[in-house]
Amino acid sequence: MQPTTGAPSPSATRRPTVKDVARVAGVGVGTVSRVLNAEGKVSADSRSRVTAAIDELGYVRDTAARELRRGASASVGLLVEDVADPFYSQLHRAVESALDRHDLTVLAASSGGSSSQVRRIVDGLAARRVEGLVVTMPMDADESRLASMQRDGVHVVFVDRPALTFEADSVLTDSRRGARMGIEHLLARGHRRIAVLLDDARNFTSGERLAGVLDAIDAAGLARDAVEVSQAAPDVEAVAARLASLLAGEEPPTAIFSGNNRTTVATLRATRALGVRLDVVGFDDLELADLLDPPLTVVAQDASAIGAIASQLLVDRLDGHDGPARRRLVDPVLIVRAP
Amino acid sequence: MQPTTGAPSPSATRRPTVKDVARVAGVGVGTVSRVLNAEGKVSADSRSRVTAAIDELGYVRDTAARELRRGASASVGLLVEDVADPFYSQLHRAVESALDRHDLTVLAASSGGSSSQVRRIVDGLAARRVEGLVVTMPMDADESRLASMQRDGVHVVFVDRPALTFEADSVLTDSRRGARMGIEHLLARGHRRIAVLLDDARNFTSGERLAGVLDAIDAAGLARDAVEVSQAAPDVEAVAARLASLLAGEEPPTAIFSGNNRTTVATLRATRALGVRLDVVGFDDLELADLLDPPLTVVAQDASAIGAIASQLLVDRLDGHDGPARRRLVDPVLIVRAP
DNA sequence: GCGGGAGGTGGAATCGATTCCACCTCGGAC
DNA sequence: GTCCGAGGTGGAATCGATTCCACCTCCCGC
Repeated sequence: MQPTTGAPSPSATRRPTVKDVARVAGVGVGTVSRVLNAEGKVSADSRSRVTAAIDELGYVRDTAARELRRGASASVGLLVEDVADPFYSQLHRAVESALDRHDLTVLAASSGGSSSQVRRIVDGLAARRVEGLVVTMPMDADESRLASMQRDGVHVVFVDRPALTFEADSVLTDSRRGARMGIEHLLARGHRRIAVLLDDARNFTSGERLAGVLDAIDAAGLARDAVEVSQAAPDVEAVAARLASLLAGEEPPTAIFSGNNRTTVATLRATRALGVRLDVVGFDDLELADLLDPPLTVVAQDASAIGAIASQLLVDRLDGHDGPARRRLVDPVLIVRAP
Repeated sequence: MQPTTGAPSPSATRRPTVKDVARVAGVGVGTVSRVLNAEGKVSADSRSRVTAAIDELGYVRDTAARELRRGASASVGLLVEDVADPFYSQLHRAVESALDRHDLTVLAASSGGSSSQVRRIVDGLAARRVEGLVVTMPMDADESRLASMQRDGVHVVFVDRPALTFEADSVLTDSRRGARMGIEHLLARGHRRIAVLLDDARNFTSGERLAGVLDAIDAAGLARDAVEVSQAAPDVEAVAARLASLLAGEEPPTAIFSGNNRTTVATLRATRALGVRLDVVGFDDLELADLLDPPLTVVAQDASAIGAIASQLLVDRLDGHDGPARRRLVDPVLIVRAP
């Protein structure tokens, strides 16, 4: 009954396309496209009529159609373990603001450390034809998909750990150096029995940090048993148990070097619960660390710098840079908060 | 010279399309599509040949083409002030994991509180044809674009503050109640001179929290001058100056209620610097609050719950729910950490 | 006067997945 | 034997922006 030409309800109006814009502006679609993309020659007259038509119709160009035709998407994927983790969320922000300047959209996703999630996310990003990828991967995740995307022209930058099975740019905190700085600080304060609590040994950074700890000990000409190293997942109860047993030992440590954020927090809670006051140096800064009693000295990583540098490497590649894989080390900073 | 039929280099091989899959599987493209989308009738035989062909070719379906044809994108936008802010990053994570279960991709972006960025981001999300939007906006940002997207069938959920100029679902912490709880806690501890440091008065939550503060005072039958309220941007120096002047006054406050995260941190630093010990209650929890001296009592917001509920409201709408705008209040929790 | 380059322009073909319609083949009901 | 519906299937048309080619008009140089 309702004739198809009847006045459509406002919400039913099809959204305008380039064709509509062309019609209203009295030009061809080619000209509209040239205006939209600010390329090719367009007379000032045509240009102004097109922009007027765009405003009049409230035209927004459809990203899907553009991407389909272009075969690429003006976006880059950011794969992290958890977007809510302060380290990664700062990284995210830095990447976002660096790439925003190049009109690239960031598609961020959390893997939760699960390899199957990693696969799903990477496939999804490939399906979206991202132009680049900034990734942190669990150690056991399969990198082959990333390698094949790289061969297909997608620029890949690893952060927090390097690629293991193929050549790719990477940006890492110099963990080894940071750990060394932390231990040297404790040694300088006179400690000779230091408990070192590191992350799971399968973790790349954990190995680096262990090496840095040993560097410090060796450089000081001390015996390796000046440090008591544990490598385990940063679990609150496990850390507490470990600390309790260390402190109950014959030669209890007088200081603790904690290899990551969560272990540091667990350590602080545990020492508080045990009623002991020990010098603690943690890897990764914590908000309020300066207000603790005793204040917490840390080796701080600069997540924003890592994100900015990773973005820069990516943008270089997108701009045509075609050298071998680069590795950038970002210096950690020792923030001494002595009591 | 090089014949066009010559063996292409591996990286030059065009990526396979449904057509290729169809050819290899010996079926039509319609059948391939039916398999990919698990809809319509397909014989077991065809199905297995299609999946085999997909594996063999390493086919991944192109999202842009799919979205173009479908006219929608199986994704929702998340617009926050800053993805690196702990509150928003937790919200982000919660939204991400809730929507992941419905095969929706989250496109997150930070506005940095700038209205022009808000406009850019919203336009970008509209161009991507998101099916829904979870947004926090600066108070002065223009909502009309969101309203028109809503008319076009995009489901919009506000978080942290309600929509002001149109009807939309929203999920908010019950700030008023939270502030009241915080003040009542301080009153119960005997305080009768409380400094209240709130965010900028233009901020929606700031007004709510002020109301909650007054609720508590009124309910206790006290005179309003039991509280000394300031509303200002959470700037470290400003807070320090304000506190110094309050403490130098005739009847200095014996406790402080701080209306947000950053003000709380500024307050703690300032009291530490001034060498005074005051009871402090803060709105928003902080990671190490329990390890401070004195420990910090807080009114905690549940960012994850807010994200989960917002996602739920969105999913309902996507599933066809079509009622009036809903407002969900999430209860804050008073976490008492008495010395 | 003519050739040719620069400045502009229109529009058909294209990207790849989905959708819809036409159509095929059985098997069973009558 | 015929009809019908259910189970399946192929493939052309479609979504909307970009791209490329053909073509048009000046204007300059010789």
